[in-house]
Amino acid sequence: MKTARLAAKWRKLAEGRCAEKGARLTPARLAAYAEMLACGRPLSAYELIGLLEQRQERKIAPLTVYRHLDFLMQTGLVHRLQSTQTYLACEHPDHAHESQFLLCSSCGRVDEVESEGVEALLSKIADERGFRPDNAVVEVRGLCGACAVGAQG
Amino acid sequence: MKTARLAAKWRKLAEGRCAEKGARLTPARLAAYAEMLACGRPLSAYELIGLLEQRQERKIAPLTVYRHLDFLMQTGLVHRLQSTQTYLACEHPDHAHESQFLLCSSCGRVDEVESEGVEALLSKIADERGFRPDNAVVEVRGLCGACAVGAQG
DNA sequence: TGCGCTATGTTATAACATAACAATTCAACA
DNA sequence: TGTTGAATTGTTATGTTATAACATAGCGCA
Repeated sequence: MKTARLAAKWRKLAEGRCAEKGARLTPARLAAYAEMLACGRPLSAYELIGLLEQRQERKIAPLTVYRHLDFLMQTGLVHRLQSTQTYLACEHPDHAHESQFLLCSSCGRVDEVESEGVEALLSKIADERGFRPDNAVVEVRGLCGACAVGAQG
Repeated sequence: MKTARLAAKWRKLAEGRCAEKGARLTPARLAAYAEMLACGRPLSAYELIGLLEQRQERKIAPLTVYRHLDFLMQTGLVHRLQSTQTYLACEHPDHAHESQFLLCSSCGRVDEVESEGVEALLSKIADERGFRPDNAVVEVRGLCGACAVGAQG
């Protein structure tokens, strides 16, 4: 199977994460992950299908890719952005974590942040209301540095 | 047009919000809003269609309801929950605001929170990265107080 | 009245996601 | 090495969420 070029470093990290969980990083899964990393920005599931079909020169069913995405999310290699219904290769696959995201409305790029402060604050707020938090979606939309400059501001 | 019963207080607030913007709170828009308020929990667009069709005893096209939802979101009367693709009547329609949400995975109920702390912290984090925030999605999933007790915990 | 704007109706389709079941792969182990 | 059993993948169909394109209707106002 043809896959996007994937630096050894990332491959190692991905294999490590899967090994931890006794999960199998099959060629098809690796191909999906490599494609997302190579892209460097969030992709919709169907965009990913398109890229993989081009790369592999064959049809791929949506369900196939959704299964790969589910797997990659469970192993922590990929995040789903809820506000845009897109998927993004994780920038810190070396450890489990919750992230917050800064999404640029102009160039589409996303910055992944790990802030313990945010997690702590949300926990505190939940706690005050008797709510037991499980996980949090935090997605900030706006303009990244480069685009904000372009928009003179 | 038949609409869900809507306390005068809420109607006043809704009319106020619309007047501020020179927006017209038509019967159809009001009906959608009243239905959502009456329901008291988040609804998918298609659930809302179903409820309105039952109430009004006629077919309603998806686009119609999506337009009403867009209007109600623009006027701040309704929020969209990104992580569940559902819509929720705002609990504080008396003023413009950003909210955070606590979503119970068990009973489906949602608590709407306005925390300046969260907004400030997210602003700070964005600022440190040269990012200019526009708005933020903050949705915490977990168990509400009642359900957490049921789950003995 | 006639004009322009906003809102609504109608039909079709695009985009996102999952169900049900068959076929294949592959590690584990006798 | 061959069998077995579980995980993975393929295939077809369908469900769910959201928008496009264009026609019609109501409303304020010169």
